[in-house]
Amino acid sequence: MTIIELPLVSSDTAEAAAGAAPAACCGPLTRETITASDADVFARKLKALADPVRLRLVSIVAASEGQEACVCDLTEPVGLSQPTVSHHLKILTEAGFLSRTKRGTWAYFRLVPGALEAVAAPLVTV
Amino acid sequence: MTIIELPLVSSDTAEAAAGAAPAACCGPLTRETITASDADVFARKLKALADPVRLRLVSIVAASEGQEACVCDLTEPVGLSQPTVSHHLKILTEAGFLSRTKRGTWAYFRLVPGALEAVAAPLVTV
DNA sequence: CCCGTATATTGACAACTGTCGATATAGTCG
DNA sequence: CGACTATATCGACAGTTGTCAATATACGGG
Repeated sequence: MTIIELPLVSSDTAEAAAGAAPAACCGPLTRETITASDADVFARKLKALADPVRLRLVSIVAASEGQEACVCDLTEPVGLSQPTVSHHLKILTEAGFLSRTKRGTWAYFRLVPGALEAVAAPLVTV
Repeated sequence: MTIIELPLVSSDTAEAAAGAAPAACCGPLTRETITASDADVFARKLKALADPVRLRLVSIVAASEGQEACVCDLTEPVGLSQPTVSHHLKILTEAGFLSRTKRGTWAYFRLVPGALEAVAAPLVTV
């Protein structure tokens, strides 16, 4: 069963890099029992989001001019050091919630369209 | 603004105990920037859910006969010790996702209606 | 009233996480 | 090239988390 899980992770990373719309990791939690490997994948995504600083970063990025923000725009609002903000942004990016584009010296982060909805999907009963 | 937060937490705990339908902790993440205190409340709920074992427990409980299960039903499926399962169930209950009813020696857990939907709500753009 | 069973709590321990300061990397402009 | 700026990485450290074995609590049946 563990064989299925790894493809899931890699394809997910690939689509995040390509900027394609992410799909839900699994069916609704309450319809059928989730498999151990799907639970692992889903928990990893939720964990990336389950931090007050990262929630604020996502929210600030989404509400920014042109839906994008650079690190320098984000350190001050959350009141943390630049390395710490970079660290959180990396976690969000690797989990597929943000995408990173470098223009000049600046790294611009934007919300990956549909990423939040995809993680919300298994929680609602259709 | 921090004044609003504490009432939110306490009312949430109260409604979980009473079994009333939980409300979303905050507006959609991407519509307006979340406040630091709302982010804290929301992160706490997500953190309770962001564990593979707890996701499986929620899923198994929801799919059980009569939508309820006791600890003894749950240790075997997840393959963990009884204290560990009890510990996870406590976290899920305190976060308002499960409710606990004791009948005789057994403790029955059921999904709190609307709790998962409430945590999903801020993630989807309306 | 004592025994067995179901659950909760405690204490311990390894693993993980969030944070920072220091440093490395990379791009821009003189 | 050399200085400056923005970002990433590293190393360290405190705090949190998931797990178990041992123990406590609580309930039902003889």
